[in-house]
Amino acid sequence: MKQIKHSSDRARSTPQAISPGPRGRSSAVDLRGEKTRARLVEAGLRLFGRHGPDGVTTRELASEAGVNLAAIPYHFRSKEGVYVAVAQSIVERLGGELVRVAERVNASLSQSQRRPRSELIGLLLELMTSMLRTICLSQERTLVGMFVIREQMQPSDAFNVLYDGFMRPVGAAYANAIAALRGLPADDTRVGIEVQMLVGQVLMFCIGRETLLRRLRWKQLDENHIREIERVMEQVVGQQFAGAR
Amino acid sequence: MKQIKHSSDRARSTPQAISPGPRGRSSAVDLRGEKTRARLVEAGLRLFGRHGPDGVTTRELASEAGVNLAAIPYHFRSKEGVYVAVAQSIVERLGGELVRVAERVNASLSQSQRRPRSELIGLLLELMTSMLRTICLSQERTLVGMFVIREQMQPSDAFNVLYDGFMRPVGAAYANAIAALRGLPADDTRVGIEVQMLVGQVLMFCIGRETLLRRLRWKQLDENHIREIERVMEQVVGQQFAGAR
DNA sequence: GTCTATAGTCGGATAGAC
DNA sequence: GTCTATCCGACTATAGAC
Repeated sequence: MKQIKHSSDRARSTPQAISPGPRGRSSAVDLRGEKTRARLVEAGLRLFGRHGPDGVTTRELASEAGVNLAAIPYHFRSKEGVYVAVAQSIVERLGGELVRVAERVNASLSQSQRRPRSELIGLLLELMTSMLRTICLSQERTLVGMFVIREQMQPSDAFNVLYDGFMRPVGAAYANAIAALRGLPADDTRVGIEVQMLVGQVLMFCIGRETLLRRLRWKQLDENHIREIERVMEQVVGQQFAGAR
Repeated sequence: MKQIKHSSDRARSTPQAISPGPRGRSSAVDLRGEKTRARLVEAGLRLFGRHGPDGVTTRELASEAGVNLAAIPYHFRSKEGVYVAVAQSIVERLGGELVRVAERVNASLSQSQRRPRSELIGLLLELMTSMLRTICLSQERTLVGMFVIREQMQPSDAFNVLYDGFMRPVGAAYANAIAALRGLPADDTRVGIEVQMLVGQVLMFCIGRETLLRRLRWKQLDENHIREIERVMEQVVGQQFAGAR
């Protein structure tokens, strides 16, 4: 965002959609373009995730993607266009996992019958562990987490894409589960605060990975560590929602 | 980190200390330089906190500080020098608050007498609320939080400054309190994981501020909201460490 | 110590051949 | 759709007068 662009003032800042490319064409020719766009988005996740929008140059991006520099403005209008497209692709990927879990939880809860606390807690834990595994762990996934967290701290155009795409639906699932456990309406302030805290418990393993590794003298997060984290989460959340109220 | 410097290859990347300036001099002349350095560090926190090291140009930094562009390389050798100096200044400020609380907690716990759980929980809550107020709230403090979180995600030279300066001591205080509550050694893996989770619960109010405001339809975080958050934290932590084990 | 002016380099985006 | 060559603004750091 530093280098101020010198032409065609940012009047229409709406970035074009990721899929259809600049113009709708026949399929034979489109294949190359499709591949180029996909490569740019993939490379964009790797680079933007690690270094943020300002930390990546168009040349690096093109080189990492193995495409020509001019392909960036051609397919995405600008570097920021690629950035937003990465956000959309994140929503699509996570829609296949996180949002699916969230919807299942919501569906379970909407059947208006009383459920035992243990089952409600189970749903909550499902949300948390799927979140842990989806956006916090495995080197590649960490990039997604970093992308999302960066957008939380300094929202850009991409924030709305992420928020509507999965923060809102996933947050709603948390809220529904907690509301049921606390006997409060889902839009109660206290419920919202607890959502924030629970999500923070999970995300901290992505944000504070470096600190965690240093503190516990781990080389890296492997599957055994993850299982241990899940075990602790299970106990802690169990206690948190054990008693009354 | 984008614009590659063209002279005097980055051989000695040790940034010079913040305080003494380029050369030790008499006091009469030093005053102006001192002020310039202070202004640069202050402006650095505002800008680096919000936009990260790559999102700030030397021109913006100099302009925000109200000093001349050339003062940056003169006093801090480079833009990154200012960045590290900001980290040192953060440690000093937080040392006056957060680390002080951490030390008090550690002192309380080191007296090897058994303490009632309620008192241990009180110490833990003191850590959490001081952290909440110190690095998460009040517009200016948010900058500190963002600076720290960014360093967690993409550590630079400044990370070690922050880690040794307060992450390690504060984390140790958390660990000691939790260890006492769980009846485990402070370096137990489970304790480390719980530290991570508790810290995440607090930090999420800094990281996810935008999401929280949207979710609860708050305009901004005011003192009443903070007190409500503290109340919920108190209850949740109370439940989490209520029972046996 | 502070300033102006400038050097030297890299940045995003484009033009136009293929 | 992709490529090379190129424009030109903006960057960091420096030189040297004050």
